[in-house]
Order: sequence, then C-alpha cells, then structure tokens
Amino acid sequence: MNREVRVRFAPSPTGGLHIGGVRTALYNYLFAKKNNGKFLLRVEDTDQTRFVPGAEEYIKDALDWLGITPDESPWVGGSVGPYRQSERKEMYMEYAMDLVEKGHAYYAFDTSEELDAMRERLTAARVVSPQYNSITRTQMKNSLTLPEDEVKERLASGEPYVIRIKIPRKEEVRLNDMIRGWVMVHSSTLDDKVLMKSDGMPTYHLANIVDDHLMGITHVIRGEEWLPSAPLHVLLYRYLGWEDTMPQFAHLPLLLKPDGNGKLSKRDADKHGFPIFPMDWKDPKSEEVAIGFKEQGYLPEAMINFLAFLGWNPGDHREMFTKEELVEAFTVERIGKSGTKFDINKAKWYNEQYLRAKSDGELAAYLMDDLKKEGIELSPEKAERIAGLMKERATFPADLWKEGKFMLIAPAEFDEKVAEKRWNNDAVSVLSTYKGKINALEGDLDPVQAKSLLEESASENELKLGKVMQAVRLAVTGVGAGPDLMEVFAIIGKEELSKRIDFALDTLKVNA
RNA sequence: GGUCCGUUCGUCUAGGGGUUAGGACGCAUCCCUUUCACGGAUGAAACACGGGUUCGAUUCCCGUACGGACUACCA
Repeated sequence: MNREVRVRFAPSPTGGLHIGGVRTALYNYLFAKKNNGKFLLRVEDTDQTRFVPGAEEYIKDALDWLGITPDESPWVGGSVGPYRQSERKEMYMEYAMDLVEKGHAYYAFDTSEELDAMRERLTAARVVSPQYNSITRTQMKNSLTLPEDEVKERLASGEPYVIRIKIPRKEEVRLNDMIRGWVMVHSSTLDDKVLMKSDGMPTYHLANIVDDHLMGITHVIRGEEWLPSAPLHVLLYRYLGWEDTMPQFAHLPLLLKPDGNGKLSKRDADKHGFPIFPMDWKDPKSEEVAIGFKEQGYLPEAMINFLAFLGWNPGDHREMFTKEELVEAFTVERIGKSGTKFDINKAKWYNEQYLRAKSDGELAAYLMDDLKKEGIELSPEKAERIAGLMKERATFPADLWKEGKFMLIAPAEFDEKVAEKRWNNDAVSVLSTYKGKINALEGDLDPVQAKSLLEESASENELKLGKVMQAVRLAVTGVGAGPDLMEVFAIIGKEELSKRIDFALDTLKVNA
C-alpha cells in the first residue's frame, strides 16, 4: 500500500507565530513537495481560554509572505475538513467513548482542588513524580473506583467530568523516530492524560491523533517538545485500532537562545534586538508590537534559505538555495539531532546575498518607496543608479536610503575625525580649482568628466589626486566612506556639487 | 527530582575506525582600490571527559559531566 504523503502544520492561534514554528512549517512543506504530497494546515484551537483574536489571520499572512502555502487549510478548504479543531468538536467524543468502551479510558470527576491535594500529598510523601497514574487513580474519584450506578448518576446529573486514558501499568512503548531512531519509554512513567476536557473539548493529545488519522496524515514532523508525549500518542493509535496507518514521527531539534542555553524566546529577541516573529505582531491585549522579520527588511527568499539551514544541510558545500532547490535537496535524514542556536548574523548574511542578487530596478522601487515617506521625489533612473551604487553595502533595502542619504541631501556637518586628518590647504586649492571647472562646464556632469576635471585640478596645483581624494569626498558627502565618488558626483549634478564645495570651503577650517 | 533527547572551531555544520578533521557565518591579516564596502587570498579556531572494544578511536559500546525538552482539564 503506497499512501500519498500528507503532512500537516498544526499551530495554535494563541499569538504571533514563533520563528521556530515557521521552520517546522517549512520542513513540512519541503517534505510534502519533495514527495509529491500534500501540505495541510490545521488550526489547533481546542483551548478556548487561550484564543487570541487575529492570531489565525496572522499565521495565514505570515506563511503567505514566505510562500509556505498549505494545499489544504481552513482558508482554502479541502476534502477532509473542517480544518479548525473547534469546528470538529462533535467528532471527538465518539472516539473517546470508543476508548471508554474498550476499557482504555475512563471518566474522572476530580475537581482541580482535589487534584492539587493529590499532588501535594504525593509530594509530601516524597513520591518522585506526582501524577494521575495506575497507582494513584485507585484513590481518586473516577469510573474505576466509583460504583457503576454512582458513575451513571453523576453523568446523568450533568456533573462535570473528564475522560482520561488508562495507561497500562507495565508495558514498553516504542516508537521509531525518523530523526532519532528507536525511542523506548516504560508505561509506568506515563500518566493518565486527560483526553476530553470538562468543557467538552478534546485535549491536544486526543484531537491530534483523531485528526491526523481522519486527515490521512502519513508523517508527523513537529518540534522536539512533543517527543515526551509521543509514546502516549502511539498508545492512542493502538487503542483506537489505527496502528497500521500510524504516521511516522520526526521530532525536530529545538531553536535555542543565541547565548547560553534554552529554548529561543521572545525575551531573547528583545534582548538582542532581532525579530522572532515573521511579521510585526501586535498583541491585541497589551497593544505591544513585536517587530517582524518582514518589517525589519528581511527578504522572504533569504528567510527561507536561512531557516532551512537551521538544523538541516544538503550534505555538500552549497549555501544558496531557492525554495525549489530546497524541495529538490530536502530529506529528513539530513536533519540534525541537536538543538540549534539562533544566529541572526547568518540571517543578515543571507539577506545581503539575496539583496545583491536583485536588479537595480527592483531595488530602486524599494528606495523610491522609502523616499516617498520622506517626501522626496526622485526619478526612477536616478533611483536605479543610487540602488546600483549602494546595494553592495546594504543589508536591508532601507539601508539604500539610510546609507546613501548624502547623494540627495547636502551634508550639514562634516566627520570631524576625517576632517582633522585630511583637510588641508592642498584640498582647499584643488577644490577651488575644481569648482571653477565645474561651473564652466556645459551640459551634464558624467563620471568620466568628473574624474578628468578633478585630475586636472590636482595637477594644476602640482598635486597627486590620491593625496586629496579623501578631503574631496569629505567636502561633498560629509563623511569619509562611500561608493565611487565620481559616480556620486554625477548623481549629485554640477550645480549641487558646486554649492557643496562652497559650503565646505566656508565651513571647514584648516588646522595650523 | 523523574522520564526522554542531545554534545565536532565562538556559531551553523560536513565527516566517519587509520583524514593535514572539510565548508559557511563571524573575527584577523594581506591584495584590489580615491575611502568604505564588495570581491579575492591567507590565517587563528573544534571532535566534553573517563573507561572499554580494537593493531588503531573523534567515529562503535558503557558510564560521567554538561545542556535541553517534558513533567496542566496548554498546545
């Protein structure tokens, strides 16, 4: 039997989508495409208390931005919907009842106070792990300890209850993880997890098994934080009678803090000043906005490439991959086992690579957008020239303007360190001569002319150009670094150039 | 604490019983150059530790240490 590969990304709409979640989605996507399968998205919203408005829409937009588009989802539908667990609510009880009838699950009536008391009691008795399990359930209020008619009575009276799985006392539970190999856990260390909550909603554990089965999921690729509960899931597949079509599991290594250790969190992102969400996320309650990769200037293709390499590699020395190339190269065998520290430097490097690969025209569009916000008009031709000059030194599209401001705005002050070192009488002489030549020029200034006139100005003063070049740059741009000066001159134009030289000559003083 | 997972340069990683342990980011130096950047070249930089197995272990096994995840009527 060769089933169609079907994988799913199952986020919970409780806030902005964490970058680790995005990576999980990407790996699912790549795996599906590589195997000519389907990538589905299912919204896991069984916890009504944690519902956050806008979160689901955010997940959709973020994935769209990156091009990790599900084949089936709440938004486009599909043949095994609905794709929101809250809308599948009615489906779960049937399976929970099936488990109860088979003796693999039971009703429990304990209140949260009683559960707390139980845990306290066990802790006081120095029990290593206080949990609801094969031992302790005999002392709690459930359908295993209560007389049958009392159970019926309680149920009939509408008393709140949960349904718990009945974990066997002694059993070795094994699963073959695609990344980690065989993982074995003894059932005595598992607890009787709640399957159905008292509000009638299933917990993640039941819902994810039922849905994955009903949706024909063949491979579950998810974060490592799920590994400890995977044996429970195996047991559920077995008890539900679905073991022969149980998906294969692949538990991804976690994304770690850049310094020290631990799971990457929003806190780390704030601390180091880099994003952790794909796009800006505004918390509807606190109104706080968390910066996104998109708004920071990261390109989607750079993000994809960067994210893919956080825990995976192609096995050769290639670094640059388009999404299509990733699909081609991707295998779960090449996913690493150990946690990955988040290195924003690498993300920046990828962004620079993709930024430089863009045409001057594309970049000019970014630049003109930024300029519009500043109220500056610029011809597309000029924008393109500036973009071409600046792109080698930009990390983000916004740098085109930030670092290239001087091409459109005359300096109001000059870098003092450079002035101190380079500004001298020679510079004054050359610039004075040069200004005369510029003013006398007919027609537009082009880089070749700009240079030959400058060379003439230097030799007429019996100086070498190199001696004064830095001073010239300082005079015109205000700073000591930047792209080819002659190109800059041409963009600035002769009138403006002449004005700037005047201003510099007036403002800068020669040190005695 | 318990259960599970992990550990190769600062970081991401390749490799795998015998290698000068390879690449990338970052860092340093040099070259290019009107500066900075780009680009090119070079360099510093790693197999956590202890026992086995073996002629030989970074590689296989077992411990130890360290790190992480999980331990809710959250996912």
